[in-house]
Amino acid sequence: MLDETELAEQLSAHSYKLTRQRRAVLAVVASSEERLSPAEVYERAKAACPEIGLTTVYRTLGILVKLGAIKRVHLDESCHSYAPASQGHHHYLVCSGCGNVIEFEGYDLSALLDAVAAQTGFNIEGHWLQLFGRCPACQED
Amino acid sequence: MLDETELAEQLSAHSYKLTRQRRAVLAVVASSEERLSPAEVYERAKAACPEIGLTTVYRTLGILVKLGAIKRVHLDESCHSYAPASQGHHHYLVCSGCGNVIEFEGYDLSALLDAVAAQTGFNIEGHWLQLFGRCPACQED
DNA sequence: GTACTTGCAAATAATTTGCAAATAT
DNA sequence: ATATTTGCAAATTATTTGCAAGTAC
Repeated sequence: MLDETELAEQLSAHSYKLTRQRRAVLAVVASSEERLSPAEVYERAKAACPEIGLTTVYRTLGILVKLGAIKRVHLDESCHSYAPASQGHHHYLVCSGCGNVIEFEGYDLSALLDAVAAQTGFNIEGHWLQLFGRCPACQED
Repeated sequence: MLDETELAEQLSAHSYKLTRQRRAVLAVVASSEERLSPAEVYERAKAACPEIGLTTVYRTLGILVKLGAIKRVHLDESCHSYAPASQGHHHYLVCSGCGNVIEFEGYDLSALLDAVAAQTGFNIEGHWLQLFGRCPACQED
């Protein structure tokens, strides 16, 4: 997770400026357990920055994704949900009960990727792996 | 791939009717190598069924997904793309050059799923695995 | 001071809904 | 015969853009 100092560096390296709005958007996404839509980010960001506009939220989410500070998560219903990005490559596990997103890592898919590359002739550039299930708290229904 | 007889059975089992429009939409998606957006399906379906409306395409795509005749594919840009569904569970490999979608199967993720379940306490219900890369024809750029 | 950013309002794009006419069974 | 389906136009929702005023550096 990017902290504020790192954010400032990242931003200035791309000649972006550190504004109250950008800080607020990052803080909201970075501190949330759930995946958030742009509208939800907007609502929550208003607490720290009441004058922020929805347009700015859209623009900022795009920048933060480009910088790798946050990640876009595709869910069945909403395809524009954002979650904090940790260092390195992670996969997501989404709870179908409460919607919380958990990251997991450490599983090596390279054998699979190599096999598919050999079988299809594709040059594999990336992958998405996303799991769905019920978190412990939501299994009691 | 669902053929027309199977489609008719599936439809009537859910008390849907077999119309020219539904046949056209299925034929378009089922016969396409690429993933198609609703608008693209609409354009192509007009060849077989000139009077079809975009609204009907949307409604029909939803029904066909529910019946399992086609599948929705999430791509970075468009989250409402449709591809033919084969029997069983498949994964997708999408070419970042030409957009073609290839299905692959036969890779066993159960070890990974079990490990994640043990580690997180989640009850895993499903997964998406989607790969991106360049197909042989698109590697020459 | 200057270039980047912002919020707003308006523009655009994507999807859904209501409804009377048409159609499959 | 009748319940489902259709196409259209209108409504809704999501996202983007233009621009003058504001702000970080």
